[in-house]
Amino acid sequence: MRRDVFQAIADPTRRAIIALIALQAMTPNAIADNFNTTRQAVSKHLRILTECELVKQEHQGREIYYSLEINKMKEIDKWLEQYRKIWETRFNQLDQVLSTIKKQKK
Amino acid sequence: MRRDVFQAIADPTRRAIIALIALQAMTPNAIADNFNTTRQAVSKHLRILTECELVKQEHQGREIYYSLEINKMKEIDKWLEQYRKIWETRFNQLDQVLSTIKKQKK
DNA sequence: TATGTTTGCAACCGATTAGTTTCATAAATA
DNA sequence: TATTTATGAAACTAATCGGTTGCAAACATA
Repeated sequence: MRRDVFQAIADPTRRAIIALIALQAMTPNAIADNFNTTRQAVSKHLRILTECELVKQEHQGREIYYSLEINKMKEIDKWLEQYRKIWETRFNQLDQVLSTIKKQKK
Repeated sequence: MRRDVFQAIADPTRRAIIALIALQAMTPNAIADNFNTTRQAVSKHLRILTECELVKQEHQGREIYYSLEINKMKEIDKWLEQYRKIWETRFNQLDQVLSTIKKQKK
């Protein structure tokens, strides 16, 4: 059972759940109201998100509030970092080309 | 057949392929040498990466060089942007709390 | 205490996935 | 021209995925 952040965000419903609870904690029922699937399907998604620690629970009586573990999102950002360096370098290279053209025009 | 960037990067082998060809274009055979799977399995991954435009081909005789389409990676960065705002805000809030504590100590 | 509500979990199902083996095509080379 | 090399694609398989229905547990309320 592979359970990493990348596998978790691969599913569009899970990305939608993440977007939903990003700003405020929500109960499974409230979350499920936003989708055309059953509550149980959403519950399964929440389990996957919880297992890879993208989401945390907060019990309140019989209700459970789910909220985004924003720090885990940084893991994706960290992975992207190496590629960000590449596209920034390429952009700078393009920048140099452009400024060279400008100089030649002078 | 869902074929988006998020589904593409969900597989660890595909992420490894992306890392491999990020800096220099490579042929399928050269890429496959780095994995314990068959060349055909790698070929399938390359097809998926190509279909979602994360990777581009450059034919050279009978060889095909695959390289990373770095601009497509920005799509992930764009998606992360909304959450980056959140963790930066939370960091600033923490920062305010810390400076408030400092002030109180004075 | 009896009933209703919120939730998670198990069992099942069809579709998809990642891998394999086998084959076809196209280019380089003897 | 015959052979080797580089590659993609098809057919098949076991495992996984996302969904469903049904049930049990825990808490709230009448």
